[in-house]
Amino acid sequence: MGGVKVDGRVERGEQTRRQILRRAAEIASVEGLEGLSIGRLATELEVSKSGVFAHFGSKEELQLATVRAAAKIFVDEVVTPALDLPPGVARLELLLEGWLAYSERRTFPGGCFFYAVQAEFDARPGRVRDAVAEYGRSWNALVRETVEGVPDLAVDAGQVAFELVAFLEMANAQSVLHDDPAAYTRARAAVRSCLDRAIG
Amino acid sequence: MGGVKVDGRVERGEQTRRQILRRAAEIASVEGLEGLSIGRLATELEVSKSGVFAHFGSKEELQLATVRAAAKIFVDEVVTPALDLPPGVARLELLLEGWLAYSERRTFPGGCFFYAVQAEFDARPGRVRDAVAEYGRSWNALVRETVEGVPDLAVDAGQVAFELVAFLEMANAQSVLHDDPAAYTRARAAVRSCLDRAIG
DNA sequence: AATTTGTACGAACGATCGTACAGTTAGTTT
DNA sequence: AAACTAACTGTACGATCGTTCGTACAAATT
Repeated sequence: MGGVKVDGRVERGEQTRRQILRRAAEIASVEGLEGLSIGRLATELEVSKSGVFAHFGSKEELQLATVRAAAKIFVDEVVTPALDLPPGVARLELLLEGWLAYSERRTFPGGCFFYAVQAEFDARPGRVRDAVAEYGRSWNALVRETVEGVPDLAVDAGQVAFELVAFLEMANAQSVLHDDPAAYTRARAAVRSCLDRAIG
Repeated sequence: MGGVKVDGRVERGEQTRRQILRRAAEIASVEGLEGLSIGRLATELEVSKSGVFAHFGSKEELQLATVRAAAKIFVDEVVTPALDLPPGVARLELLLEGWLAYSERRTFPGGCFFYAVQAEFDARPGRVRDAVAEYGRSWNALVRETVEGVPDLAVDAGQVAFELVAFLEMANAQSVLHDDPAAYTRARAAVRSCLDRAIG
C-alpha cells in the first residue's frame, strides 16, 4: 500500500497549478478576484497565458479555484490549530488570536483574503459569490459553535460571535487601509472585554 | 447681489454630471470603482462614451468625483441630521441609528458605498485610495468625537468608537452578503449594550 | 450679426481582456 | 522503438477598455 506510481507529468502540472493559485490568491487579496487577470498571472509567473488558462478552462473556474486555495491556507493557519484544543475558553481564544495573527502577519499581502473578496462579491450574483458566502457562513458558524463550547455562558452565543467577528474584520480593515497596527491592539482589547463579559 | 448669471450650457452640463455621478456611485457600490467602466456608464445613461469621458478627463478623476459625490450623499443622510442635535447621548444614538438606516434602506444598491470601496482600495497605492482613506479617517474621528461629547464616559472614547463602527460595518457586510436583515438587529443590540456599558 | 465658449458626439487608436485551437515537448505505456 | 498522452506554447479572434481627436451645435459674449 501507499507509494502509488505517479505520473511525473501530472505531478509537475499539479505543482504548476499550486504555484498559479498561490500567486492568484496573493494578487486577489490586493486587487480583487476581478482585478486578477490571466495574462498578468502568466507574465508574473513567466509561463504562457494559454498555459495558465488551460489549467482552469475559464476565468470563473480560476476564481473559484483561487477561493478554495485561499480557504485551505486559512483553515491550516487559523482553524486547525484551534481545533487541536478541546472545546472551551482556550480554544476560543486561540481561534480569535490566531485570526488576528493571520491578518497581522499578512499571510496574504492585502490582508485577509476573505475580507477582500466578500466585499467585492457581496452584491453580485454568480457562483463565485455563492462560494464566498458559503465560506463566510462556515466561519460564522465555527465562531458561534466555539463560543457555545465555553461553559457557563452568560449571553447569547450568536450575538457574541457577531461582535467578535466584527472586531476581527474591523482590525483587518483599519490596519490595511490606514497602515495602522494599533487597530489590532484595539481589537484585542475589544475581544478581551467581550469575552470577560460573556464568561463572567 | 445673489442671482449670479446662469449659463444654460454650464447648468445643463452640471446636471448631466450629477446624473453620471449618481449612477456611477450606484454601480460602484455593487461592482466597485474599477468595475465601473466609462463605456458601460455611457450605455446605461444613453449618452456617448466620449461625452462621459469629457466631463472628467480620466478614469481616475471619474473615480475621485464619484467618491466625493457619494460622500456628499452620506453626509446629507447620516452626518447632518445628527449634527442638528446638541452633543450628547441623543446625538450619538442618532448618528449610529442613522448609519444603520442608511445602510439598511440601500441608499446605494450594494450597501454602504464606503465599505465597498474601502475594501477595494485598501491595499493599493494611488489618489483614489488616499481619498477613500481620508474619508474613513473623518468618519472615525466624527464617531470618536461624538462619543467624547457624551457626559460621564466610563471608558476610552477611541476604543468605544472602534467597537461601534465595527458593529455597523459588520451589519452592512453580513446583510448584503447573506441577504439577511437580522444582521441589523444584531448590530443594534451590540450598539445598545456597548452604549449602556460606556455610559453606565 | 459675428465670434467665442462649452457640451456632446462619432470614429478611431493601441492595449488588454477572456477564449479557441493547432502544434510542440516530454514522460508513460506498449 | 513506436504509439500515446498530458502539460504547455504560439498565434489569433472578437470584445472591451481608457483615451484622443476633429466636428457639430447651442448658448453667451461682443
